[in-house]
Amino acid sequence: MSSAPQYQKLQQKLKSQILSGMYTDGDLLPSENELSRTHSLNRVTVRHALSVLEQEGYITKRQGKGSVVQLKRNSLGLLSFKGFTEVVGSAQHTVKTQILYGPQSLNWPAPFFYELNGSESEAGCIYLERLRFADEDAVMLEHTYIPDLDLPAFSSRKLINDSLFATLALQYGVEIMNMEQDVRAVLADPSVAEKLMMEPGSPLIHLYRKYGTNRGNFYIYSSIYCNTQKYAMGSFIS
Amino acid sequence: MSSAPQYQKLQQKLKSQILSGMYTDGDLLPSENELSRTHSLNRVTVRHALSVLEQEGYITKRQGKGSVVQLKRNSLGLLSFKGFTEVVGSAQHTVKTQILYGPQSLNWPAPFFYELNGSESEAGCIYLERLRFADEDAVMLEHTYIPDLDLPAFSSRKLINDSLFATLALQYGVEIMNMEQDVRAVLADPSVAEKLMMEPGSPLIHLYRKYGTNRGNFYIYSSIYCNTQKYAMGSFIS
DNA sequence: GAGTGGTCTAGACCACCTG
DNA sequence: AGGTGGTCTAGACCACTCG
Repeated sequence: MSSAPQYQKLQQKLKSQILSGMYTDGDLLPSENELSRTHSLNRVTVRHALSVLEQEGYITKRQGKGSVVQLKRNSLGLLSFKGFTEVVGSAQHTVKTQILYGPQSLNWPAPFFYELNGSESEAGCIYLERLRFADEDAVMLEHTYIPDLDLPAFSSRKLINDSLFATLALQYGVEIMNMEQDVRAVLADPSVAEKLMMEPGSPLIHLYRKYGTNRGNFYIYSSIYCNTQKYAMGSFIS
Repeated sequence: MSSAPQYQKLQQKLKSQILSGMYTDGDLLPSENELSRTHSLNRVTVRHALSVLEQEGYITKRQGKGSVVQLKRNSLGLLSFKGFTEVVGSAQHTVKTQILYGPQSLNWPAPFFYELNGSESEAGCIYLERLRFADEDAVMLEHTYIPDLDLPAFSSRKLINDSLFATLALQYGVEIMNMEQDVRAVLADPSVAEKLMMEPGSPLIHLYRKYGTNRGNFYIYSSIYCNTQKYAMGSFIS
């Protein structure tokens, strides 16, 4: 693993520190010159690491000021690929996650909404059903499917900061690298409507998501229903 | 204007060449070394320009190969901030745009869905209503609002490649830099349903969009309805 | 083997912010 | 004035792709 480039090591180290709470929203990271000194790296390399973090939305840079940690987004930025807790958790919205089922190992549902490769099919699947609240309103019902590959004792873990992504990163070294999703508008069927505490037949956003990770063939899958009657799903792309 | 950094000038030059059709999907851009020679820039600076293009989704890089122009996305990638024609236009989908109204100058609707600043309010607004087809199916109804600021004769122009963004870039030097959107699920009201040729009460995705540009206080606004019954809206984020 | 992008260094000047 | 990020150069070695 020492083959990973220096900028990536630094980026993931800083990301871990942010996710673990060592730096929180609004904090300044050490300056580029200081990171350069303490890690014996050229400033260009440090800048490369920071630019990746900036792209991922963990920091913003301000000239003359520094690199500012940024864990929140405007409104409910659920189209970006950061986890729910990191995106929505902020002073503006109080966030709660209720686990309705799991995490538990079981067989993959068939048919599955994305095509699985051989090793994924052979390994079981860890299933997780969570209901997300913003300001006491149920806004999101998420079904998550994780291949049971090299994740010892995952089912019995407690999620760090209630965040699946933070847990995977800190406990198993799994970093989310990208995300692909299909978005549709659907009408709530009775069972989904009941969990989201809304009328059957109301409009919902439905997402199929496939997250790519730093492990080559390891993906995480989600099917997500979002109630947008009170909160829109916001996103900012640059 | 010579104050713009070198990497930005190069990036916008390449972007213009891509948008104007000088390079099309799958073409290779000149190599980094060649761009470095022909523009008398260091390779690091060239790489900076290319990395911005890559972030914007106009190219992908392949080691040992080169920088490949990429104008299409998987399925209907309408959550990224490239224009409809650039994203959806590909071998897989035939694309058509029908202008239902405008472009025409008029007053801003009140209330407007985003807050306008002073100069935007004073200038009129150029309004445009377009219906988008993928494979002969109406999939998108877009209402676009552009502040009438320093855009001479815009109403009488023909759109280049049927693309609003390409026209703004090539004719007026306006580059789209970022995008912010709110996403909701709604039920089709009769007038929207009729234009999208669907049943009233069907579920639709509704987007409010605000595009930022390279002109500091110049934004473009859109309200968009998407029929996702046949085509999902896909997106890939990394 | 020649060319491509990927990583990295050492040093420089600038624009911006804050005490 | 001193520190911060923003831009840029000249050179180097590596990993990958292709003929």
